[in-house]
Amino acid sequence: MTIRVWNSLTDKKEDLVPLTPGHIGIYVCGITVYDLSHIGHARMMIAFDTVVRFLRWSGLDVKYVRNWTDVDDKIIRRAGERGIDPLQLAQQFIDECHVDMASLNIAAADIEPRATEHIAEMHAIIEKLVARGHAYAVNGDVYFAVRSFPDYGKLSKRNLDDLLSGARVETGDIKRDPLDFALWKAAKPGEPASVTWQSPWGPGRPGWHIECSAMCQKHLGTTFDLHGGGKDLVFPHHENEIAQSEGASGLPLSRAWMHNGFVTAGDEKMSKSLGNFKTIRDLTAQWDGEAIRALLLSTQYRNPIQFGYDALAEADRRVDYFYETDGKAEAYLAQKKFTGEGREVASLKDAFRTAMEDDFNTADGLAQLLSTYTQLNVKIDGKGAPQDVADLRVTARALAAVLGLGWRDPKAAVLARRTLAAKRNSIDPAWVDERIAARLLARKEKRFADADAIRDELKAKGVELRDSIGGTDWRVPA
RNA sequence: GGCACCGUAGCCAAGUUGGUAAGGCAAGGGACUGCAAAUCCCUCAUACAUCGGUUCGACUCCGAUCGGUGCCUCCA
Repeated sequence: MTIRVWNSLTDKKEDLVPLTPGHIGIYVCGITVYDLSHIGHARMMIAFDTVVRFLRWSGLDVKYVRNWTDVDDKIIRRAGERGIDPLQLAQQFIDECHVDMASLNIAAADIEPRATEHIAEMHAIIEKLVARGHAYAVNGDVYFAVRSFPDYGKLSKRNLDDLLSGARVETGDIKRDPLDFALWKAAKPGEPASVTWQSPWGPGRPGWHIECSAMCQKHLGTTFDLHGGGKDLVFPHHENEIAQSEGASGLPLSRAWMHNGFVTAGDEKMSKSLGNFKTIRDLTAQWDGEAIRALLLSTQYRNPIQFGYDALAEADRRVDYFYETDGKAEAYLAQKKFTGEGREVASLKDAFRTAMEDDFNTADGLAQLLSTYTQLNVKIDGKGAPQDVADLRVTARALAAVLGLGWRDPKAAVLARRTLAAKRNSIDPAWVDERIAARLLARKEKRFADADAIRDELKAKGVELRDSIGGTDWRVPA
């Protein structure tokens, strides 16, 4: 089987054929760091983190580059409001984003380049564009001449005249064509020196799109396999990136383009400009990051996903199921004194692989994973052979890991998740323990009505009891 | 106005190189339990917004209509 990828450039699912056999170079447009990241960013990072995990699991050697855009108008403005240096502000939010990524089990990219570290590469591209007649300098600015690039619009499927009708034409514009965009912006009075660089056209700073052209080609070569980002980057960001890169090199930039759908709030896009976004930080204060990850993987990456707490709770219960089952398997194997190694079950791996090979269909992949855990439960409940349990457990953990789920020690995860859930529901664990002790006494004295009353009392607070031979445990289901 | 995308059971969601509807939640029944919870089993769409067309055959292709969203301006 081959991996099929929806290519936004051709609007078709295509076989993923690596440029260099066995190797994949992938560039993903990361975040412009001027604020805490929101759940839309989380989706983008999780989607491509999962893509990379799956490609590696499939035996490909992946070079994953995800950038930080650490210089732009918003960063400069926000830094000005706070009275700090723009680069300091950017660094602060890069650090914050790393914290968020850790809570969502998003691995670091192999290379996380920063725009400000690639000024020389940007200059080289711009000079080439000027030399080839694709760019022109005016008063210290340099613009890309959109009409000079016949392929302009090939990604977003627009023609220049359509664009022009919707374009904002500013009076006194020095551009030759309203659709031309800035490659280099001349420094303006009052802009901090830290974000001003010397250039062949005078002091200034990069335009919005040039940084990605510089970074992706420096780290992955003139042409590479995959380029990704959010759907909102199709136009103008990626369209302009193609124009710049291909205008300068004369060669295709990326073989395939991948774009993830939006996270919506209510029925509209969640975005910074609408102010209706949830930060990752807000959510992880109350919810387990793994539940957030499971929620965002429950829809195929290209489709929109509506953020809601019911769905989050459902995802959280699914994570419960994974760890409860994993813990049950661990306990079963310990009880049977099984010390062998589990072997991955080929049929289950194949089902999962088939699902994921179809454009990284994590919704389907999650269904296959769920089925693996169900089989594990069946095997344990049926007092199956320890080797079979071990095989299923190893398989489940391996497949879950491809999705970036189920990596924690089950006992520790269950406890940590219960603690968070208790906090979220304002439940005091000490009080729960006290009530459980009282119920235990009542049961011992066969006062079942009293015991049930306590159970109901706890239930009303959201605490569920689990009686077993080993004693009474408790959970706070989402 | 231009360019795209979406519309599958009460809810969420796969299926988009056409061949006769995954999975989850909820619901109902059962096993298990002192009662529960957890777990497992069973049931749950002659039907895929609507209307036409192409085809031996369409949720899947084409057209129209209705409804929703996104992009065209910073945005994952």
